[in-house]
Amino acid sequence: MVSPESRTFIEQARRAQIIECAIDVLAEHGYARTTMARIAEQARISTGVISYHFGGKRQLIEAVVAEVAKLATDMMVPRILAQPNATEALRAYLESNLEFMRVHRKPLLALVEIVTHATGDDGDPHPYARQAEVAISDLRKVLDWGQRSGEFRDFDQRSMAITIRGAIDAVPGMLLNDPGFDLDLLTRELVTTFTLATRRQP
Amino acid sequence: MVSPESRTFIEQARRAQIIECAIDVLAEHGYARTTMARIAEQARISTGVISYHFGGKRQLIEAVVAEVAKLATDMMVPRILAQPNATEALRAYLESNLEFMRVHRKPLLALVEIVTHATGDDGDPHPYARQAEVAISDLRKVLDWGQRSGEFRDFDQRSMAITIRGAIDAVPGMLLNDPGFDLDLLTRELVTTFTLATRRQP
DNA sequence: TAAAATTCTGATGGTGTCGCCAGAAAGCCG
DNA sequence: CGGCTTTCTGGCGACACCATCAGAATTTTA
Repeated sequence: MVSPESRTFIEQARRAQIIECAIDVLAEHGYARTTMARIAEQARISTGVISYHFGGKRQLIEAVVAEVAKLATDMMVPRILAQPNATEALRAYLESNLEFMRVHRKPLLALVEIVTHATGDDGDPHPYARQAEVAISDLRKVLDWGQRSGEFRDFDQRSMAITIRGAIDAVPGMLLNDPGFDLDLLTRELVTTFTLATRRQP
Repeated sequence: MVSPESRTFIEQARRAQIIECAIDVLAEHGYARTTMARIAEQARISTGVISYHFGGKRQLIEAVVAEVAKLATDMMVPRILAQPNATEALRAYLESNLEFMRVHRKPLLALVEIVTHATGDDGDPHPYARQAEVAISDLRKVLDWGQRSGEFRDFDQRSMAITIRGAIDAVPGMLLNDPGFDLDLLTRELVTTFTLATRRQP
């Protein structure tokens, strides 16, 4: 019952529609005001349909995360792997990540809303802490590449990965509060900044 | 009725106690599970007392933000201004900011919880978006200092400020999910990274 | 076409939250 | 000591939310 093939046409269409509407509501109103009722209203269905197809709010949110994560991965990974060296790969990492934000603005904002606001049961770790760790460890692979090839200096990989991801993750907030934010300018500056910060020092 | 002098001794003590308990609950359980009842329980008083002294939850949260912001400002500003040049000032900015996180861990986490999770009425901007803008504009002053003195290269100030703040703001999340996180290592790496990234290129 | 399976509706019950308030307790002062 | 003010208690009403469900509508199957 998990693979798309095993689902009815209606099932697939409804799921896609509901996910899209959830993204709209999340991006427009924020996590706190994203309720089953509002999503249902957006999709012009009744709330029961969401429970029927997803089981509950938590599972719907998980589906949204999976959807957007796939969108981002598909856009970034091929471009990064196509580069001839680590310096260009880091550039591609930054450029493709910010281009994703430009092209898929609403899904991005929805994802950020979820990742920053979702809560699990009290006591257990943040439900999407793992997501962040994966992102850091992926970026670390690029950094390791550059250190092994001698392109990069001898910084601590984890610290640098945290720094770069922090800089990237600051962008959605800017995008949200400053509609006229110049993404291209920031992209160029980010590439310059981290090229200088990582390269082997002369 | 706003200045501390115009308040009763009991009033001052209660306010301080409630703010401290609110910080504890925020840091321990997160914003979503920070309720009037839980704060009252922590302080071993009844919920009405909080409303009595602060007026409501929103005002209490504002008081917490003011308290922690003052704590941070007092620790950072003098150290930054004491530096002889912009390069050292940037170093002091980074070092004092991360030391604040080490020394005042709970207040920091409480502040982050509030700033990232508080919501205003639907439609109007994020209640603490202004806070972020101020932080960026303050950091920008240091960057401007360095460019005017010729110590720094000709980057875009706003972009660099966003990058640096993003890197710093990534730390609390790490602190939260990885109890053994090495703050000193990250501090050294951050200083090196942004020293290299900002300096006038040879 | 009739039965069966799927999909949908709209209301209801249960939970958790905040603000409010009547009245009690404690502190202050003449 | 006795009135007056400050401080506090604990419960109640109002509100928002999610899951659930009986039954209706629709689609599929035989």
